[in-house]
Amino acid sequence: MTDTSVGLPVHTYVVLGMVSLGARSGYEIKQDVERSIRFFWTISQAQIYPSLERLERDGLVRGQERPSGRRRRRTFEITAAGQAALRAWLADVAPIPFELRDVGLLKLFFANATSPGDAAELLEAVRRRSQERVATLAAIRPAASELEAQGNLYPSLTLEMGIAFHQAMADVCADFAARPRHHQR
Amino acid sequence: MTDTSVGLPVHTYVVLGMVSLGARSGYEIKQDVERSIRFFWTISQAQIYPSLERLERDGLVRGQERPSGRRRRRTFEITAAGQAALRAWLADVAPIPFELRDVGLLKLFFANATSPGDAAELLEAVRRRSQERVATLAAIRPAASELEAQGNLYPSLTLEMGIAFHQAMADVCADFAARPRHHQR
DNA sequence: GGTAACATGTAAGCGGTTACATGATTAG
DNA sequence: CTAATCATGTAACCGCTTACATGTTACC
Repeated sequence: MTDTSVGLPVHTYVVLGMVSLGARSGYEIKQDVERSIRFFWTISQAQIYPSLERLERDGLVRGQERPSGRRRRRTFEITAAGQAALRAWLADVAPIPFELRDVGLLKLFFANATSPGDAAELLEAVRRRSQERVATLAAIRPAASELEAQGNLYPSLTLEMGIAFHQAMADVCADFAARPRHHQR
Repeated sequence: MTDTSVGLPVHTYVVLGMVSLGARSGYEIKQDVERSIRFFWTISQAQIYPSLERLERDGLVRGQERPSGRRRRRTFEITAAGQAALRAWLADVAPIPFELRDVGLLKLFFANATSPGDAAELLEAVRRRSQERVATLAAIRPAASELEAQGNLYPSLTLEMGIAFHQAMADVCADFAARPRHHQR
């Protein structure tokens, strides 16, 4: 129970997961994160290299030195123990932290303190932001479909989730804006 | 341009906003935050009291000592300058940071690494979590309606946004789970 | 008389980011 | 030759949370 599999910080599993999906270098991991999970998780480059070292020490990934010139370079593969640790983490369903920090909704919540004009502008800005997010995410669909064709449906699922909730937010904004004289008592 | 109105950290505006909506003590501010904006913003008690002092120093709120016994106690009101600062912050629509950190979506993204059974369980856990959130938020509707009756429609708006958001996520989960043999190639 | 709710405050620590520093390789 | 991209690493800092500390008031 007190084994390593459930005790690591989340970003470590992100790194492990990306290696399991084929990312080899720290650099590739960072890129894959930006391409695939950025809208619900971020990780900074400064976290990745220490994570990889930690994973290597624990035997969850295997590193290989591939220096070029005087420059250090390493590639990584997941080990059997790593696969097991990842599965154990995925199986641990208990507490699923969800954290949203949205200055847009925050401002909207307080919008009664400002003029109807500024409030309407704010509402439109929030709507537009979500609508743009929908477009950005929809543009990634081909990449997700490719993975889907290879038998991995989950990246498509999380992508559709992002599209759906941003669309839902945009719709609520539009509905509210369309309400007659919503800015007056 | 370099005035105080746009340069304060976000949590300061949260405190200011809550005071403007009628919260008097630091304690009340914390409670109101938990009741109204918790699903898109959190603030810890330890941030509130320094924020209030800062706001008082800047003349955005006015504090009044109301000690009880040896215990310090203060109540606060927003000043005209505070109203102006809040409006200025609300009017500044430029960059609206939206930050989501969701371990549920993260695990789902990597779910192909585990067994179909565990993946299905995970999906169901994420769906249930959102469905529960919908119920929790829907329970707040009466309180929001009260504010709406007083002419402030925005708390209702952000509440409906949260409900729509989580309902959309739950729906995508349910759709995916209903797809025939989604766990096989 | 005890417990819960009201109420304020501080200190330590952590998780994370930004910025800096370095160097190789490829494309134009 | 130079800019962009590939690639790795460290140090400083900061926002925020947890935990601790303390005392009051109301209710059962």
